[in-house]
Amino acid sequence: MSRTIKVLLAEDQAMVREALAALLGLEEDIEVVAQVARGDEVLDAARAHGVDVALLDIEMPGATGIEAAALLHRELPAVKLVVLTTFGRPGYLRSAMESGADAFLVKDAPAAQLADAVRRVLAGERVIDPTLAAAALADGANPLTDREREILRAAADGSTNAELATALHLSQGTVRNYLSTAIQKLAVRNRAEAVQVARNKGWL
Amino acid sequence: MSRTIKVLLAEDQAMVREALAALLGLEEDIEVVAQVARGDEVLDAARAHGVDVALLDIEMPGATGIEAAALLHRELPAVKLVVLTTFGRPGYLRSAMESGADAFLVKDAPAAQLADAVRRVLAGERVIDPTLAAAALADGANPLTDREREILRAAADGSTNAELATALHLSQGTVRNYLSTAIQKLAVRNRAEAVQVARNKGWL
DNA sequence: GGTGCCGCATGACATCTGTCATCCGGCACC
DNA sequence: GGTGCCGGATGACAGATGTCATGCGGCACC
Repeated sequence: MSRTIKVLLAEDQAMVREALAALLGLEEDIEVVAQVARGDEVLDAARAHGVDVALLDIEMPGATGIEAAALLHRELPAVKLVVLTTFGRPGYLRSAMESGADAFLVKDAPAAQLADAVRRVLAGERVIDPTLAAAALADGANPLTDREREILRAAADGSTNAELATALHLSQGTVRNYLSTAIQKLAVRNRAEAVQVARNKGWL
Repeated sequence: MSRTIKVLLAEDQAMVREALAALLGLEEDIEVVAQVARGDEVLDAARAHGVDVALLDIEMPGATGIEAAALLHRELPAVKLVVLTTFGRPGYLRSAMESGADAFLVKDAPAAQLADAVRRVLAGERVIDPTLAAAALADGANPLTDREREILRAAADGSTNAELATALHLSQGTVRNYLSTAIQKLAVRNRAEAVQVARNKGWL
């Protein structure tokens, strides 16, 4: 019989993290050997405990689960990566896969899929919700340039053009031009809607 | 020795819900007898299983955990109510307590507090994070009128004044007036910021 | 019965936002 | 060496947004 699977759990909400650990603890062949609450603590913990699989939530302080995945993939390529998220945003799936993730799960899915995904990625499989995969492909890639994304992100909190201009060291007109092209690319009618759809698609 | 505490668990994300159930299942004296994923299924489930404590997430389809709490409090006053949420928004705490909640927990808190809160509400105690309670008191009550809140909520997705006017059967000028007063009450400079702070405080 | 708040409305005004045409330098690709 | 995209900028214009004064009817509270 093979030894247990060593799992690292990265999730910022303590209650959810410990609950997921309890859930995985019920499995005979799985052991949660490390828990972290921040994205920037993932690499050290993975190194220290020699984990087989890392379970990464996307929304975390320090670094997102996707950033952590990219780092792990580069530094510890043997570690299998399961990305876990509240939001089934196509853009998230896309960037998770591009960062080297082996599985992508949404928290809406039944709990049984979690242990299942851990075992399957270790067996070399990839685990992705087919519906979400289809949506990601249908949406295509992020049409926004880096700068457009940056400015849209900055505009998301309701800042005015003047504030954005000073914050980003641009002229007010330039800010408006970028927002205008972003609005057109996203086929919406104002910046607020642009922020909305970009968020929903995971493009922000 | 007393019998086990019967708990109802209401949370829309299956993985989180089942994980929390696993966590509570580790406790000798607690038994999760019902799980629901929607706010509007809470009452029936509570009735059917004769639960002692209801654990209610706020963000749920069908009805929010706060609405569910109010309903349970009216229909089954013997059931103790624990409200659970991702967001420690002062306004949430306030309306949860006004709806008859006995405990208010954020998912950031350590998992041990969950079982602890269940036992304490059953003993007649109230369980609230003191920091959050202070914030709720410092913020004061929601300064927005019903109508202002309604219009701000409708404007949150980036709808234009014209759209809001037709949707709410108002004149465009009236829409602008309401938004203007909301903006002033919240001490911000445009509708986007107003939406932001209203959301953060739990006033939306 | 007066006072005050709410919902709703209008009109006028100033400012902010979004669009468009046009320009420049840099860089990649054929 | 031409073509095209990106980052950055200007100026002009139309339309959307925010402010303010003012008015009305309804309702609650003293």
